[in-house]
Amino acid sequence: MANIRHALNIKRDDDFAKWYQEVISAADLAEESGVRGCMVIKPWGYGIWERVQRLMDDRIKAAGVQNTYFPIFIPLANFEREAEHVEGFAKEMAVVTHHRLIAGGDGKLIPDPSAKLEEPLVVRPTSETIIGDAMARWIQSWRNLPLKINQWGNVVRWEMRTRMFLRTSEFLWQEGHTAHANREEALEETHRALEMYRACVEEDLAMPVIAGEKPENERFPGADETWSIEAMMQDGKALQAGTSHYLGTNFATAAGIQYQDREGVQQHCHTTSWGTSTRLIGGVVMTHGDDDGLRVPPRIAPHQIVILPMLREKPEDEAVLAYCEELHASLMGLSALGEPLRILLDKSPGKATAKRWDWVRKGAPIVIEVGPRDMENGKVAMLRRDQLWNAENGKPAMQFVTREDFAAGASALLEDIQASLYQEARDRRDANITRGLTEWAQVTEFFASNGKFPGWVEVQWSKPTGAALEQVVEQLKGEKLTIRNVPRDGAAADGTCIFTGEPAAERILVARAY
RNA sequence: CGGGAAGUAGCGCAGCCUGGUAGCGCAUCACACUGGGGGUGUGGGGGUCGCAGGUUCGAAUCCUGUCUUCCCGACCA
Repeated sequence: MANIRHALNIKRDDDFAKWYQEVISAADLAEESGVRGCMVIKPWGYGIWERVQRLMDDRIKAAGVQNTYFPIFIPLANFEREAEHVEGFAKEMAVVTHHRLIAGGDGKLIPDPSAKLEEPLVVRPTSETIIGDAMARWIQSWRNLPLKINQWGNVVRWEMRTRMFLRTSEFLWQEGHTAHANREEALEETHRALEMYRACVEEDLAMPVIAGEKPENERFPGADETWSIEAMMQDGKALQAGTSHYLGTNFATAAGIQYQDREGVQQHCHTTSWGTSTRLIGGVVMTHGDDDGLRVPPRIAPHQIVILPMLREKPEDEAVLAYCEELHASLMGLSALGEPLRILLDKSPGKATAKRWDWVRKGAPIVIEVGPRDMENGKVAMLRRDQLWNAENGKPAMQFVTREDFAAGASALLEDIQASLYQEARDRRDANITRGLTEWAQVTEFFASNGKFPGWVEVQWSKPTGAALEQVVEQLKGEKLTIRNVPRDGAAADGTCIFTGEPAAERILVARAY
């Protein structure tokens, strides 16, 4: 095996947290803003988010959910109506208390004491309460149901400790909110959204997930049931990639969301809410990134193919450029993965070799280089991001193919890259879920002896509640472990509870988590 | 929010202890050479040392405060 000179300075094995930050910087996804916990999302990072948005939004609309927009400011009183909800979010809410600044001396501006708000406004941490108000106005009759709305926006949660994309003070997301006539329909919607997330994240982001229900202690504040999709990162930790909540009649009762049924009787609605955020980008980084930077799955890549003409400020440059333009034009009419190809002919000044490594770090699925000799031979030099290296000589695994062959195979190639990235992640995930541990000591031993990348364990438990559950949570916390979820598609329990020794009720995934 | 570390050119860092007007590598710019691949050489540009006070004849350096980042906890998408 020849020595490979990787495009990053830090390897995943050396320091996963540092590697993660390096990828975000080297792939030009985002940077710190100078405001605590807030990031600037740069064009490549935002381009990926726009792709995620587009694909998710299509799925949302296909389910008959309509987009809306609600205010970023929510009256404080809204939060006081649902006890669990306010308790869950009170500690991390940003509050607007003034509406004017005045000179405070020394050129400083201070909030004008005379411009204090009668009622402080909360910068939304989530919109259940204000959307609940609207639902209460919009819903009168059973004919208004179900009501299914979504919004794309930003929310603020004053986190104590932040990490780019994974936990920022402000983040971008979508939040779906629906109201239904009864429990059955609301639960159906809860599961529909969960399944939509599973499909989108697995098929579009190529990120394998396990869908399941969160235990009682991990529920969204104010929810009767919380479901999640959980993804395994390359360091073996779990990332909650999306959540879907059945809110029962809790928020309907608090906000007065009622309808007259067919018999003319007033009934409370059953509501749901579900969300995914820019955290997904962090998941993509930690799922598909490697020691050369990011690898963006073709479906969410802003540019799937980047063409780099090797210009040398020589007379033949013009012909090389023309050759690339022809290639670009010949690809423009093609589709892959159900959409027109997204191709960039990168004519920006600079050495092609330097630009190549930039695109490798950014993770463009396919990089095409064209020099004078390629042109003479009617060929292109192709680099597949997911198969970057020739292990024998330690050099980039460049393939030389005719322009026509490349165009003919481009669509299939992108589909193959999409599938390969998914399969690679899925194989890794499956290889790192350990089953069959029946005693707590085995669990602690497992996580103690598996070094940096321990993975997850699936164990059986008796589904304790209340104080008994608290004890289990404390026990897990001692090992920095959490219950991720009860896999929706998991096998039935057939043993005893690893915590209590009682007959088991279900199987749970236990892992360290982000 | 508790404990620890750090902030000096776009990035990575030295200088700070023992105060005397800022340096290295990469990147960048110019020119030349090179030309199937992250090239070489020469020359140049860029920083009021996070911010605000204080001590001092003089502060990147000492003191205080503050903001931001990273790591470990508690909290959480």
